[in-house]
Amino acid sequence: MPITLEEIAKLSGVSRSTVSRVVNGHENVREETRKKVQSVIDELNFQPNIAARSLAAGKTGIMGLVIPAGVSALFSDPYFPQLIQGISSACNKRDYSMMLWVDEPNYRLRTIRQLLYSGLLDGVIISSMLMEDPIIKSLYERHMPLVLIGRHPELNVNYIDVNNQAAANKATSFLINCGCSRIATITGPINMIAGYDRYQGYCTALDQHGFDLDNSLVAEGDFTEVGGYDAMKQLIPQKPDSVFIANDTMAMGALRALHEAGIRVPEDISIIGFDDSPIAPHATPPLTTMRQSPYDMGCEAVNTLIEIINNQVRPPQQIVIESELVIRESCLSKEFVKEAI
Amino acid sequence: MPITLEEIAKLSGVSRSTVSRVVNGHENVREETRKKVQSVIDELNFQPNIAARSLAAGKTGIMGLVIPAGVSALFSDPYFPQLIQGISSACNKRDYSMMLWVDEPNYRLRTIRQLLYSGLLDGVIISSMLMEDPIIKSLYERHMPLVLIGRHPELNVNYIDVNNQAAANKATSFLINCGCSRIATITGPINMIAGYDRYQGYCTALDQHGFDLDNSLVAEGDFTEVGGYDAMKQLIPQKPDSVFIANDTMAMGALRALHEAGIRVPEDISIIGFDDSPIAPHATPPLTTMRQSPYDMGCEAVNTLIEIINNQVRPPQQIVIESELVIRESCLSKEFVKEAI
DNA sequence: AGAATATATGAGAGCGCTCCCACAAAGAAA
DNA sequence: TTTCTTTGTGGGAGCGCTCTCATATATTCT
Repeated sequence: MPITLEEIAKLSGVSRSTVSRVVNGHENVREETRKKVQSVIDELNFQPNIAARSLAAGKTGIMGLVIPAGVSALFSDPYFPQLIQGISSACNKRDYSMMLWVDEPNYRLRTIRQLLYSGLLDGVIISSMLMEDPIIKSLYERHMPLVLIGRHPELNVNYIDVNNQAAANKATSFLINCGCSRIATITGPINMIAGYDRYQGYCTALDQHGFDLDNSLVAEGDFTEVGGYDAMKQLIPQKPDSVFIANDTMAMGALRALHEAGIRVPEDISIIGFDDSPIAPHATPPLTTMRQSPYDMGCEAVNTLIEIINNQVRPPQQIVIESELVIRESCLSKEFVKEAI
Repeated sequence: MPITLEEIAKLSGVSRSTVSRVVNGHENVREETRKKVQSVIDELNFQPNIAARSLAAGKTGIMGLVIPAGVSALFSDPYFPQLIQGISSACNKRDYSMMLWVDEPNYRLRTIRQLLYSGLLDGVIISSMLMEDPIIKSLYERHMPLVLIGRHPELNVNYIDVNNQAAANKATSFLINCGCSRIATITGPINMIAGYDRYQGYCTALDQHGFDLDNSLVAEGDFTEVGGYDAMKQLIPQKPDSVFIANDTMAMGALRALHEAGIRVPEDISIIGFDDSPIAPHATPPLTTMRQSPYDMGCEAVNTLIEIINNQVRPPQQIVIESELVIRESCLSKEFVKEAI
């Protein structure tokens, strides 16, 4: 039996309205009154009923987070956990709460309906990865306050993203500058925007440096360790001298395949990953990689969403975070070796 | 501007009450009326306002899920992602939604308050791992419908758990039966219940087979890959002939340390893990391990919680799932080798 | 047939809150 | 002083729903 505003009012000898003002930090309450009411609130551990507040004010302080199913595969990658943690942490700071929706295709209609029409959510963060996503489209069309993690290929919508193309380009260029010439890549799924963008960055880097794209040096992975392992096995017969791998988790798998095959890293082959995930510095050898911080992206997304919720209509915010090259020991500069000899 | 019951009522020429009955599947509505109303509902994509429903009925169809912070460490393990997916999937099936609370110590008071007093949650699932958890205690004392993932050391509360002790015992006994005699272990954090229980199982197995506990063969890990790697490095000088490792993620790290040290698995040392995580069959060599399914535990937890919510007071449900030994190639039977020679 | 029961629908109250407006008390301007 | 503002507080309406109760219609029993 929870406590109500009315009871607090009775106990502190003021009206319901005044208690409401105290709870919501409105001005025009005498300091003395405020203190008296606050002490009753604290004593009884009063917490306003969110449902009632929502009904009356049209705001809930709750935001939705939609992440794709198939996370059990994707989740072997620490990307989502970090993202969730960032979002959750930022929500706590801003006094918001988070509802999590795992987007299972079978229940997609239910998800969309509840997201949109239940009146429970002030806004939604979507970490979709697919090129086409019906949820995004629905929410966008209905003007639900919305922030994406990762850019959208068509819609002019708010998003936070790393500059995947530029980062992949930088990574590939780094391999080229190390003197590598048979540069392979293990991509993410090409129907995911991040997978697509990183592959594009690889292609443009090759092009800019006068290399031709060799399809036998391209293997599509799925962002999992095992996917990286399999893709690397497929690439080994092509004898690449370096590989740009679209995330660190696949790089770990690739490393495993190379160790098994007796191919040394970086002496025989240079490896560069993507993410700078927690495991990268602990790989054997420590992994050169492109840094991105899903935790920070999550925080940024929350703050952006709250701005949107509060300020109503604004030009879409599209925040692109540059990714930084983290050089460790998995790449060997051929020039450097020549000099050393 | 969402649609309301009243509007549906007007459009279908019945009263608000009748629409409510249709929406909630009550009986005593003429089939003809029901169809008429339903068609209007479908056409307008009507979704009842959860807040209003909650206020009026005292139920929301929302459950809370609390998982510990530090997940970014723990999340490198697929345990939580799978658990979340199981819970989410079961919620979808049962027409519930899930709010996720990452338990950050700094915001614990806020979490508890909102969990308990906001009136938004019909029940809570807690996947705490610590021996002492103030959140559990608060919710328990206030009679919030509650299911734990993992047993509680004191409280007589509903939970779903694997039989960690028995499973660890089985794993250790398996190593003994393979002819191993210097059996090491890499434990989880001992202040986590699962870590503690698995360690206990290891100890009792040793005891039952007449081995003494040798503390130099015990290394405490933290359930992460890197933790497993470090712990294994610490154990190698002790020259164990086998290791029981409290989860597969640490086992992957241990395997890495062993490869680096040139120690062959299983020829030189036998390794057994815990979880049968997705990566286990793909390890080098494929990992013998104890199977548990956090996905299924999540489903079970949801179903149990919904029962509790609906049936009010019941004796605490304590569901213990037996864990199954999955034999792969990371353990070698010494007997078998002798025979082979 | 009339009375008793079963079935279908509507009206009203109220869940706990916010927000608008009314009004009292106090201070500033005339 | 009177008038006009400012500040602090209370009362009422209403958010969209569920639920109980009253009422109207259909079915069964004597």
